[in-house]
Amino acid sequence: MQLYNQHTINLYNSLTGEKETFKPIHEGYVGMYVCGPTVYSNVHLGNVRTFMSFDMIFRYFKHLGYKVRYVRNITDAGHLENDADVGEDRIAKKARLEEIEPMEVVQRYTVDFHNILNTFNFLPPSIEPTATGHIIEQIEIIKNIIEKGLAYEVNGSVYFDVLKYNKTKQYGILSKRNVEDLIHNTRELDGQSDKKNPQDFALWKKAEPQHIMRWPSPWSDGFPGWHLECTAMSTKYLGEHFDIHGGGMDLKFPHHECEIAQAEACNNQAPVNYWMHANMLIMNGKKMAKSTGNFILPNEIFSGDNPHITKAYAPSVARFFMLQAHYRSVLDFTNNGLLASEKGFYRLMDAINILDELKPSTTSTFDISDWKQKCYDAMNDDFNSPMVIANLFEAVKYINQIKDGSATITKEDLATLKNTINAFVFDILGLVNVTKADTGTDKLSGAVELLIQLRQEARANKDFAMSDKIRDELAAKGIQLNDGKEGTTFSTN
RNA sequence: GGUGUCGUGGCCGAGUGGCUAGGCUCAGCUCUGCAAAAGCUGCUACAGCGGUUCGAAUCCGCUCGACACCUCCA
Repeated sequence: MQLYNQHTINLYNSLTGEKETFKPIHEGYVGMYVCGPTVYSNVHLGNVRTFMSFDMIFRYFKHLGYKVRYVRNITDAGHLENDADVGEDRIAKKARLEEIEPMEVVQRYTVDFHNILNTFNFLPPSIEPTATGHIIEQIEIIKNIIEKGLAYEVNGSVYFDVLKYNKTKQYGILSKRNVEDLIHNTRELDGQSDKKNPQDFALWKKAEPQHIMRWPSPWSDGFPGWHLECTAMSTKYLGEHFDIHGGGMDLKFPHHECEIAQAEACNNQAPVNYWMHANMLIMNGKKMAKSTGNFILPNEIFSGDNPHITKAYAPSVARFFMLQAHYRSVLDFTNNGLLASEKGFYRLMDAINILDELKPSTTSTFDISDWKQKCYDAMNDDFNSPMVIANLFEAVKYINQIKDGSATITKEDLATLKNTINAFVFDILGLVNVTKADTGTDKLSGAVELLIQLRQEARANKDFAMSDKIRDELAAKGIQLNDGKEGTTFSTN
């Protein structure tokens, strides 16, 4: 029997604004689509957080035994600088500025994106399709929508007719906006003269003569509108109606709203059962923005080379930090927050690393099955990773107590504890067991072991001046000695 | 201005109509030659103002504030 039969997931559906019981369309299978990055620059740390949330969700579904098809696209064309369908293609602009081919831009930042995600120990999605690889599919969708009378062509560009769509369907169903408000609140922008109404959005844009990224179509040589690619790719790989669509909160409007409209227009049914939105990452209480300098690149976390942080942090520390907040909460990225998480993270790892040393007893002083259930309950409640972590620290305390001899555990419970903690920490949260001593090579640890031995001899001889000198000099070099009942270990920081 | 997400203790961050989140910090104790580590104990909270209720930080209304989208930087 699969675990998913024992665990009911309640997840927050942005479409209804409520937590709902997750029921897959096909039992045992989950189809999940997440809007991926536009690869025109280094991946934004906020984007990383969003993808990390869905990585954790992907991992949990897999853990429960679901067969998951997780599709996360790469936007390598069609995303204009301005979401109102004016301005330059972001990738084309970058290519022009750097005097390289647009596909070189795409390649460079796709590689960067994958490197960063690998460093953070992400699982690769099941399919990672690109917008430029699905131009034909996008053109077919446009044809379909034109046939339905919900799109119109002007000067080689094709626009979705929002007002007409709204007569029979509900544009704004996701973002809880009504079209009347949109009409009143839309600013007049230059370059929108082709549209019947400012609310309309582009399905196809005719390329200007100097525009390099262009494909032939029935309407013009041009490129697809930004929103269309996700409809094309999600439909192709997950069907006209699938389980979960995710993305950052910033994509809710207009991007996801437009996706719903396009898909409904095309297939006469709502495309998605559950919409999930990850909240924003801010830094030091403010929006992250390159222009104000309130900004950090993922790589700079690992190197420490950024004025907003005081030291380098291991990727798992940053991952742990982010997972200590719920995915639907705004998270404030601060150096102090990272420092606190780092301490907690290593405490968790230290406890896991002594699991194999624990001696079983005939009784347990801790209810392991209850604890295990609490871990699952936390994940089942809208993927509450902070609650999972709180439960993990309950186990940390217990493990340390067993080691100290103030608590006991049976052989069976110890096995359950190990299995459960490994499942949650490594499989589901996706953390990597990096101990503070991991940076040490065999040569280093051999040398330190020797010093530990010399210190023990000095202590035995009551030569505390020497023993303290060894301890303090090592500490000054970043090597900390930890005296325990069964000898001394060391860790580096 | 509209829409959405929020507003919790020294800091970060969960959660619930009446009962311990957790992490970090801090204080005391145990252990230690002294420390560190670990363990134990302690500390303090629910933006403000109304309302519903036997009881609200948890529900409702208003106010103030934050963040995001609607307007380039995810």
